[in-house]
Amino acid sequence: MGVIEKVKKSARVAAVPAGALPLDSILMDDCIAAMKALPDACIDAVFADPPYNLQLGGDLNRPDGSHVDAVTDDWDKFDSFAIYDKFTRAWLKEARRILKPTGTLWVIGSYHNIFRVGTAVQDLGFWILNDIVWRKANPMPNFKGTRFTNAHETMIWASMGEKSRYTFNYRAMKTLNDEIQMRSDWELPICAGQERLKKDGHKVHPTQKPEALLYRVLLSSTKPGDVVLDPFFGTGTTGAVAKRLGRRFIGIEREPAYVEAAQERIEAALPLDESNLQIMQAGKAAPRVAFGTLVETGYLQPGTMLCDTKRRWKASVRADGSLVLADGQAGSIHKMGATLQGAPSCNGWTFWHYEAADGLRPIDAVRQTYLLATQP
Amino acid sequence: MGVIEKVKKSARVAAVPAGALPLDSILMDDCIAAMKALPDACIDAVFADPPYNLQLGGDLNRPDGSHVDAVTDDWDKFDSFAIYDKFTRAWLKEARRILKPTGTLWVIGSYHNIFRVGTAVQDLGFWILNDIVWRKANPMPNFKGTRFTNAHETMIWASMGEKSRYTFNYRAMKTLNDEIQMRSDWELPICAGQERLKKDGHKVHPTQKPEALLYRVLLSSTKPGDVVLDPFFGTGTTGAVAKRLGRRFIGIEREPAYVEAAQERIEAALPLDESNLQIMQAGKAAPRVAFGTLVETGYLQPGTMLCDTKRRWKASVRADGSLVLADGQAGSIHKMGATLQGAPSCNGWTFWHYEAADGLRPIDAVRQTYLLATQP
DNA sequence: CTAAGTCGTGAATCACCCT
DNA sequence: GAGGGTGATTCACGACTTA
Repeated sequence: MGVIEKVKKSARVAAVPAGALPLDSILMDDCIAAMKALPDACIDAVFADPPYNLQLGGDLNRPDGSHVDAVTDDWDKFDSFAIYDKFTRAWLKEARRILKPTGTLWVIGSYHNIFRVGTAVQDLGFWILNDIVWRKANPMPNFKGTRFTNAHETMIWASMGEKSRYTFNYRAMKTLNDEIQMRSDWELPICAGQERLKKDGHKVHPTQKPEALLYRVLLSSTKPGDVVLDPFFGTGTTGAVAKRLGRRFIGIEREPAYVEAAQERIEAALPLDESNLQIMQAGKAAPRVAFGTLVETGYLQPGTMLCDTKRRWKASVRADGSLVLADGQAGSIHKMGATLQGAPSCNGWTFWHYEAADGLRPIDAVRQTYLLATQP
Repeated sequence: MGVIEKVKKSARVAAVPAGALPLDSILMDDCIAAMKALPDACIDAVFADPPYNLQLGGDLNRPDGSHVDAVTDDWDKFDSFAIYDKFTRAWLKEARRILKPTGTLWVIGSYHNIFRVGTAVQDLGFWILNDIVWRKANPMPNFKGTRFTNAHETMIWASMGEKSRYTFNYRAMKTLNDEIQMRSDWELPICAGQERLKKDGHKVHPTQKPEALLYRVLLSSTKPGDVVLDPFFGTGTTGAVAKRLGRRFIGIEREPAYVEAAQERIEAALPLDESNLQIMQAGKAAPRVAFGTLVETGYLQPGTMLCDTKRRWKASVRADGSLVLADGQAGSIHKMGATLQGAPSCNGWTFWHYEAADGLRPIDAVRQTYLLATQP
């Protein structure tokens, strides 16, 4: 992985021959210029977290008098909706050109910008597949009591056109969600604690996204080995998660400070089967916990071998929370337990065990640990 | 309550003199034509559930072969985004004209249309206050397993402009939500069961909204007696809830079958009695009490010493209701609290305490005592 | 060492009346 | 209309401190 300092302006179009993409690299350049240097139809997925154009007023203080550290960076300032729209359409157009016909687009935003982005997405011919709501488990309150707590952000997921094929790993999502179809609203905590990149005690990037969000995005709509491009790379959450999930990435970021932080972070990221317990907090635990959540949040690592109490059968945990047997069969913890026993159903939580220091323990114990850690 | 069959086209503008609005009526007409007949700035809130522009390709069947009664009515077909945009801007422009400067706009939609609506709302000068996500507790599953379960709809809430005043019943919303600020995501069941209007076993309207949704909308952003207009009245959920909550309504609906169903339904709806409505206005209802009043009326004696919770700072109450510090500085309870803490502002009512028999008590407690003694 | 308490902070379009 | 004074207002979580 390396940083490509600046793409030559004179050689933008097809500067990079197909098959020789700058994979797993960060291009330090303007996003439109950098995309122009890539060939047509070479990317499987674009994830974009563009400036939101927040249009904030004066300072804001909490009831206790402390000051809110808001997003005041120059990159989020636009003089008018017209200028913002022009910018949006320009980068979307390039994203569309470099996407394969089977590729998909993800864009995240808030009410400040998402309607303008969505309109542009539709006007350019993309076909919206879902709008996904990221429900923040711990949003900042509305301190003055003037509105509803702004507790969510919106993602748009779109294919190249109405008739286009695209990747949707339905089974992976359903398994991750304990055998219930994944819905269009995802509850996840904001990026904080250990995961939040800091330098000299200050956050490196004002709007770093949680890895759990990108985990679900990439797992749902890309295949291993797919190339994911992020034109607003920031501190590289997309890259770190792509690496963990065995996807390739191309990041574009203009700010050297962000590039440096992203570089360091991605180098430290471990592909899934080697990664240690990651502190990737899940949402406020529901009464029900999906097995996939334990994997997503690092309580169980992909690759862990499970077996029944008498060690007659074995299975390996996959990244989406499914199990794979020795013969290649795969499915949920419940389904695989039932299949092996020839039973109509099976409670996977008590059937499957993992090897602990003091012997076999049911995976339900991990669920209990998770609940204890996340319940109030 | 009556149905005004058709507003004369020749007398649209100001046909209804201000003060003589067709309150608690359904106008059976095209929504733009009917709005044109209303005077400027006469409406407190507009709630709109416009056609969604769903472009379903053919019929949709469940895996068992049964038919899904989707939105296939003629009014829901638009040839292109351009036509839809034109229609959207036309009705929004009229809605804006008839809204008071202090009024607010609500629009509900799905990913098919909400981005276009939101862009139009912003372009016309409305100022978005929140986007609200209605999380459906029981959404229809995605039968084909090709996408995420579409489990929510989006509402846009906007004031007339960036600097416009508007109504937000913060206390009512907080009370409704168990004393925690109401968030921008609302979990509510879809409209089904007894509430769902049916005729001959078939639903009367394809997209009837639950009353709980309108209850929250109207309770949060209107006052008793306010006039609410719904340009896409359908089967009249807005009217039924407005009646229950002591608000006035004007509904516009073109389809005679819907008008008839709405008429019947609203006549059967029962208004809440006034005492309930009073309770829901609580908080705002409490009249402001000046600190000086408490001194004036003998609830606090001049010369009383006040301090903060940790007794770090002290001040003495003067006869005019100001505080004086040890160093001679004097001012209001708020200003002195802010000065001492070096904070931009301070709520003196909760900052300052007096010595009671059982320890320190905030001066706000004195205010409560005063209110209880003097309120009817 | 544990438990309880304190403090800091996060994509935020964040007041209103009277003169 | 601008400016100044009054007064209303926060949730969840992680890190750190104190008992």
